[in-house]
Amino acid sequence: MEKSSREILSENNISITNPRIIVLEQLLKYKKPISVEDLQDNLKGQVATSTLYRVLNDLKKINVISEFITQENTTMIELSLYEDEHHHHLFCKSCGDVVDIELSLGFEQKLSSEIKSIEKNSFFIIEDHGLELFGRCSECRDSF
Amino acid sequence: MEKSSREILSENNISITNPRIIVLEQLLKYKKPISVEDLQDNLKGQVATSTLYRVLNDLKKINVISEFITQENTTMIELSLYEDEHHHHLFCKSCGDVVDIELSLGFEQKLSSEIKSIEKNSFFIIEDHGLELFGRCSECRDSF
DNA sequence: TAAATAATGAGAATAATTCTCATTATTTAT
DNA sequence: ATAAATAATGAGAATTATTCTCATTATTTA
Repeated sequence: MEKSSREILSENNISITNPRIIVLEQLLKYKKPISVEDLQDNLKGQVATSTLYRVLNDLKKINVISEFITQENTTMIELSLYEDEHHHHLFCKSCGDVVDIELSLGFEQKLSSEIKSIEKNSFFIIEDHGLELFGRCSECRDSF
Repeated sequence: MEKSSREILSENNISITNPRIIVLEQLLKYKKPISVEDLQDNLKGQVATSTLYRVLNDLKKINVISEFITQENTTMIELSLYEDEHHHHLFCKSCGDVVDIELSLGFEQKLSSEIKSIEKNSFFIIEDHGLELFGRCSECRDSF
């Protein structure tokens, strides 16, 4: 059963306001990474631009959403509520669509050991990782 | 033996100008991904800002450099002369340093087959990929 | 070497995001 | 439930990175 946007806010001890509810509901409904521009369009003037950015920053701080930037320099927002941290994305080079992907368990294990060996060679401590795939979605692949 | 910046430009049939040479030399010397800001600082007023951006776009068009954007929204430039396409980066979350990494051959093979299975499930055609690792570099890891 | 073409520099324009501050909503304490 | 204290909002100004414009200068072509 889905958590309500009010619950999400109160669990995180930040005050429950209209703009925050509206933005969260939209993201819960959309279920996919969305650009700030599209998000704003979908909200159709319900939330001022400055407030939208502030709300996004608030939600980022409490780890309810995460942000990433595409190769076309578009900032994308996505909920990160139940996701342990699968930061893997598939980008369509034609239409800009972005999809979350899961990697197989077996492959994630291979990745972990690869990361361990990179840690040794680079003297970095590695805390997080993400795989990015670029291609053409089913809609766009034929018009090429 | 290193290609000269003049050779690089003439091979690609674009005219050989001072700003282009200066920017290329700097990138050849730097050998690592560099932010536009740092690049500009290093050039110390030798190239006008508008020209720098134009030159970078020119070099991108002829595939001599490539661009990517960090999580902090910094545009990074890197030479892509001899690299077949190893788009793998290691980011330091503290100081923002970025390093290129190579993956082992064995792992790249595992990755290829993982990608094939993602292609089937997603109905995308996948043309390119990149692994991003986030952590703390040897300088920053201790001050934590 | 002259004519044609292309690139440059300075600063104006644009776009995304953050900041400011007076007003309004939410929370806290009674 | 209410008043006082605190926090968030909206409108628009400020900021930053990047692109655009256009007159001048350099490079290439013939």
